[in-house]
Amino acid sequence: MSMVSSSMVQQSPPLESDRPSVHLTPETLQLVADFFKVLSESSRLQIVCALKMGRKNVTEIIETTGLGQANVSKHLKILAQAGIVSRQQQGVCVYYQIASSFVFDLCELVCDSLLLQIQQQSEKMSHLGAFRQV
Amino acid sequence: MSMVSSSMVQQSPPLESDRPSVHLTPETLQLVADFFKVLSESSRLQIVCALKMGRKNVTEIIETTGLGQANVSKHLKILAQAGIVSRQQQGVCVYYQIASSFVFDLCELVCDSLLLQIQQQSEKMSHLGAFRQV
DNA sequence: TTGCTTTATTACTGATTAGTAGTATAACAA
DNA sequence: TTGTTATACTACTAATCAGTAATAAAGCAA
Repeated sequence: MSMVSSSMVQQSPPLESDRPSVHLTPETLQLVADFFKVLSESSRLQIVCALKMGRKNVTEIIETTGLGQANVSKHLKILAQAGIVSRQQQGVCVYYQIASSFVFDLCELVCDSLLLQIQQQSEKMSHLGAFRQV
Repeated sequence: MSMVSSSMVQQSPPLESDRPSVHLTPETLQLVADFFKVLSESSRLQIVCALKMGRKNVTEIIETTGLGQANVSKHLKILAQAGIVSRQQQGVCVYYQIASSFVFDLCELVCDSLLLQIQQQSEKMSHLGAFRQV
């Protein structure tokens, strides 16, 4: 991806996708957008992270995240509807767990991308700093 | 709602993540959430798709997507700030292109996941249908 | 110059949603 | 039974945001 020192030239190749160009209708894109929207709230990501080491009941999730009870309940419903977490009732407690580690793949990809951006940013900065040497 | 099946077993394995457990602060998660939020609007995904085959200027994007001019301009600004598209001015025209095909990786992952969910759903359905076979 | 085209910005409206207080429900204990 | 705990739901508020009309600015042509 776009060579560290991309600063100057950026005369990047067309970057046409080599992927098959299935035309995605706005309706299909809406489904994808809706999924991304579920992951676009830090509170929900907090809950996902809280479940990373294994299943937890709602009270444990509340304690781990520090979020309010009604709030956690609402977010869990949204996460469950999106198929990101699954629900198991045991007596009076309800346990939730990550349905598929796929969600961590997504988050790691985004983290890597953000990290790369920050690195490239700081490189540009240090290049700027070079002018000040002496 | 309440889950057609899953009722029975679903005694899935603990599904603890085998990944290193770096503790992510809410601030870090907010950065990830913000990135997902950029992709959580179908209009912006439409623009991303419009750029899949190569760079386009704003007018071309407007024609391809059918979105309003001010709207496209605003979305492009958001996409550029997130580092998803890059901007090149040429005379009076401004060309945008996908900065990294990484965004397509993300979308494909989500599409695969959604497809899998639909398949599993229809499998459950067909199992239900089996009861009706005389 | 005037006029046209392209893009960006501003101000506004309507819709969505996160968080919360209060309430409801269900399981369990005494 | 009563009381307690765990979870879900409802109604509300405040904030965010997509879309749009109007305007601005900049490049270019005549």
